[in-house]
Formats: sequence, structure tokens, C-alpha cells
Amino acid sequence: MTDETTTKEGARDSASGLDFIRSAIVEDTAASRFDGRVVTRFPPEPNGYLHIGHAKAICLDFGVAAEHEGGRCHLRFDDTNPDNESLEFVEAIKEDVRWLGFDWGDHLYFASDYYAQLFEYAVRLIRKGSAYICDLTPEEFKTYRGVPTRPGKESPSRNRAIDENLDLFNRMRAGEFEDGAYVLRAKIDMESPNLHLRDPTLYRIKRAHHYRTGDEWCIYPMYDFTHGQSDSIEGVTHSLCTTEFEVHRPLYDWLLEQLEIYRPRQIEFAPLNLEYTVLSKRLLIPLIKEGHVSGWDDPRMSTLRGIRRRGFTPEALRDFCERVGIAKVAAVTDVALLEHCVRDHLNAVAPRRMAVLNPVRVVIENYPEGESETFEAVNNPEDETAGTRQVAFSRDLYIERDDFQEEPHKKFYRLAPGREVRLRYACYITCTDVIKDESGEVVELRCTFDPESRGGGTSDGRKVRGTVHWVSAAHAKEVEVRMYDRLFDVPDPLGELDGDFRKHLNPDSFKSVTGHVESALGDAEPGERFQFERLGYFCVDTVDSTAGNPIFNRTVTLRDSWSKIKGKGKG
RNA sequence: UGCCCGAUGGUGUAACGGUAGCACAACUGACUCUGAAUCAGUCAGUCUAGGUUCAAAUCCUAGUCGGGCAACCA
Repeated sequence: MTDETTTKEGARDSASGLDFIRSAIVEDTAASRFDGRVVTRFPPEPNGYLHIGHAKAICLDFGVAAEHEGGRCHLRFDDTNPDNESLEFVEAIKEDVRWLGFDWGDHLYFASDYYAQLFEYAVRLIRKGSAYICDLTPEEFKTYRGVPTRPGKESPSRNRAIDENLDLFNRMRAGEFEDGAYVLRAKIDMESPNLHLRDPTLYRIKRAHHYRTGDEWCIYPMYDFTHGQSDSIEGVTHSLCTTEFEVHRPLYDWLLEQLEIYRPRQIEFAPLNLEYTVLSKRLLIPLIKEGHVSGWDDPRMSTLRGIRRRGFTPEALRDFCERVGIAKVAAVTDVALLEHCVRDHLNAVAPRRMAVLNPVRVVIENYPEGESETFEAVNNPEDETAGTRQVAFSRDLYIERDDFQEEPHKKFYRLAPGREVRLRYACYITCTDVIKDESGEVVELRCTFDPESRGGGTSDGRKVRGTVHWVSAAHAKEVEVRMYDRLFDVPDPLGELDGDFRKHLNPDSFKSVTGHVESALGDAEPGERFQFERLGYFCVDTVDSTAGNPIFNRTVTLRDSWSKIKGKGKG
């Protein structure tokens, strides 16, 4: 059954620029449907951790509510299957939603709190003759249901007398039957082309300890018999979910109509898909079990915990969700968009530091041995209030191995024999000699510095094209730096012909290196984020760091147009 | 093969019968003590075929392609 609240589905927006869901809600409000109220809900099942796909739903649910005067969004745990649900997940989910920046206020709910009401609703349906107790075995059930191309058959139990149904249902609840002996089914239409309308299961017998209701119940309602009614009980106006539930909508509407209770409007949108990763729990679990990642919070995981540990900010994630938009087409989002969002935020707020991750030694021959001085460095050129700091300089330094080429590519303008570059915030140096070991590998660069250039420039206006970062060997602190990259090496690990996403794990998704960093970084606190100049954004790992020994996780590299030039043609 | 939903640059989206726009990516150039950031610019799109209309991305029909649906999961 549809009425005017649902027939407008797919209609064009009336408010320009809004996505189709926001437009529909604006229309509903303007037409005073739901008395002009806007109430949404985010309904996770507490049986796992939230991932970035959930972030899209959270931003939509809470975002929409916040856009309307008096609007609110409920956090409701859809906990009707005791099997893998736990308080631990409830807490983890609450933490993730809060971290993302949303607040449900007093509106924390649990479907398990509605069990008594749901039972009463079921009785009401039975009394009406709209539901019956079925004793088909699971195998028979499957046979009777039919397949998409063939109609189903009615169960022999379908015409059981109402009194008998009532009696059996009460005895199911009382625990008189074994698990699986009976189920409560809605009496709809076994020939419906929509499988969900072929007398769907409403309640099953399941002796399992529930993390909230304990052993109070041995029958549990199914999703379809819980979700809509919970929305109804809470006065939700717009029940937003992903397109997989589109075929459930007729059932959602049917049940509420049969029960003659308040009916919210369900609207579906396409779930998020992201290149180079997988998002479903089903796919995430084997990654952990098989040891491809360290756990749910591995910085390469698409879980909110993983992403957070990697160093992403809630601001960046919210910005990302906003830019991705809401539509009904199945879409795969370019990871470059996500990366752009973090860089954009971190560029504005992350203090800059110098760190050399793949060092080559530099000796400034005309700088006195045993001496040192400090140079002033800007903490964040994007934020004057971030101030400056002092960085120690001495005769022995480290620079990045990539910042030197013995036979420079024609577009390479960093250090090379005889060439002058600037050491960021310090001075100009010229490479005078290259020292190699027996295998021919460069082990040391002999250089001279121009004392005139102290502070980073000279009065003669001489142009120095390259500027490289550095650290003083004696002053630098050695720290572990974890270099993370995308978990898979193909954009669509599931779409590959062979079908096994494991074959497309990126062998270089994680590499631990020893970095030489400015000494002050030794005191960095877990969770602190920095830009390592010319390299990328890094954050202090919240799990493995210890006092005075921070471990840095690479969140994302800086954009690197040099790597593109280098990749193109040989110089 | 049944039913439902959808289709706009490389990617994600806007345009509600009247100028196809925005963002990301890519590419040029400017600037630069981060080959970053910033700034200026360029490239690039309405799935196909019919129909309705003065006018179609938009409405209709068919086709093609993509997604979803056959737990006593959610």
C-alpha cells in the first residue's frame, strides 16, 4: 500500500541542491506531514564495529535531524539476535558515534526494551488472523517459500485456528517447545513476487542468553517485526536505510498498517563503497582471523577505530561524507576524495616538524666539529598562532636519501654533486663529494655550507631552487614510524575475475621504519598529529606508544607531483 | 529466467520541461624556504532507440547495462 507519503519516491527535489532524501523531508515538513516533526534514528546491531560506510549513514541521520528546528536523531541498538551481540559492542559504537561528533542526547534506545510491547503486537496480529504459528521444518519452510521465479506454496499451518495460534504462541514464550519447533509468521501472500511478503517469519524460538534481557525470553522477534515497530514507538518520522531494505518496505508498511499504529516513512539510499578496501563485516572478519591485519583497529582497516588510529579526523570524515552525497545508484567512491579531505583538514591544523625516514648522512665540512646552534622554524604556515620553535643544527646531519641523486634527472632540483640546495629554515649547502661503500651504495655526502645563508637566505639574492628537510644526527630522536598504504592493490578487490579478495592484498600496505625526528617529538602524546614536512601527515599511535617513545602512524602522504614527473620519463 | 531500484565527464554529485553546474582526479601555468598549500586556467558528461512537446538529462515506451531480493541474520 502506498499513499502520498511514498508515491513521491524518486521525484525530483523541490529545494535546489539538496539530495533526494533531504528534499523529500523538506517537502514532508512543508506539507505538515508528521506534524512538521523530523525524527531520525541510527540503528546499529551491537554485534561488530562501525566502519566508514556507517559514517555515511550517521552523518545523514544526525545531519538531517540537525538541519530541522526541533529535529532529533535517536541512537537505537537493534539487538534482537542475542548470538553475537554484547555490551562491549554497544560501548564501542557509542564511542565511535561520539568521536564522529554526534550527540543523541537523551535518545538512547534498545529494541530489546520493546520486547514486551512487540510480543503484545504479535498477539494483536494473531487475534486479527494476520499471523499464525507454523511448524514447518527449516527445510520444508524453504521449499514452501519457492524461489524468485516461482511462487511459493501455503503452509499446512496457515489456517490454524486463532485460539490455537494464541495458545501455541504463549507456550512458545513459556518455553514449552524446543528451539526451531515453531515460528510465528505473518499471513500475507505466498505468491507475491516479493519474497519478503511470502509469509515472513516474525518470531523464532531461540534459547540464547541476551546481553540485556538475560534469559527472560526464549523467543526473539525478527528484524522485520522489530525495526518498523521500534520506529513507530519512538515517533521516528523518517527511517533512512540502505537500498538493500527497499524490498522490505512493503512489509514495513504492511505490519504497521495491520497493527494500526503510527507509521514512519522509510527511505532508502545507496551504501558507501570505497576503492581499495572492503566494507562488510563478513569480509573484514577474515582479514583479522587470517592475520592480514592486527585487529579491528588496525590502521589499514576501514573501521572507524582503524581510521581513527590511522590519524584521520572526525572533521575530515564528516567533510568526506558530505562530499560523497546521497543518491540511489550503486557507486564506488574514489579514495582520492577521502585523502583530499584529510589533507585539507590536517593542512590547516597540523603542526609541522622535520623527520628523515630514509636517511643518508651529510657532513658539513666547514662547520666546526662538536658545535651546534639552533634555527627558528615556523610551526604552521597556515596558522600564525601556532608560533615557531627552535631546531638544532650541527656538522653531522641526515637528509632523505631521495633528496640526492648522483646523476640527477633533468627535472630533479634537489641535491646532487656540485649543486647547492637549502636546508629548510637553516642554510645553503653544496655537495662537494660522494662517499660510497664497497657495494657502491652512497653512505655519506660531504658538503660545505655558506655561513652567509644562515636563517635560510643570502643578501645577494641568489636563487636556490631546492629546499630539503633535515635533522641533526646527534640531536635527532630515533622513533618507529609505521608507513601505511592501501590494504588492497586493486580498486575493486571483490570485482576481480578470480573472486578471491585475498589475492589482491597489497604486500606493501604496512612497513615499519626507523625515523630520525626532531628531538621535541619524543614527547609527543598519543593521538597527536603532525605534518612531517615534505612527507605527509603522521599521528602518534594510541596503542603501542609508550611514554617518551612515540610510534608514528602515517595517515596519508602529501601530494607529490615530483613522483609523477619522475614516473613519466627518464631524465 | 521473476520482482524491485537505478543509469549525467575518469570518480562522486546538481540541474524539478527552457544556459548541463559543482567537487575530487588529471593536465597547463603562476607563486613558493614544503615539488605541499594557494591562485589562474585546460580537458572531459546526459546508456541506446523510438515517442510526446515550440522545447527533453528531465515525461512515455522498449532495449541495454548495473545493483538488490530466495537466514528461524540485521
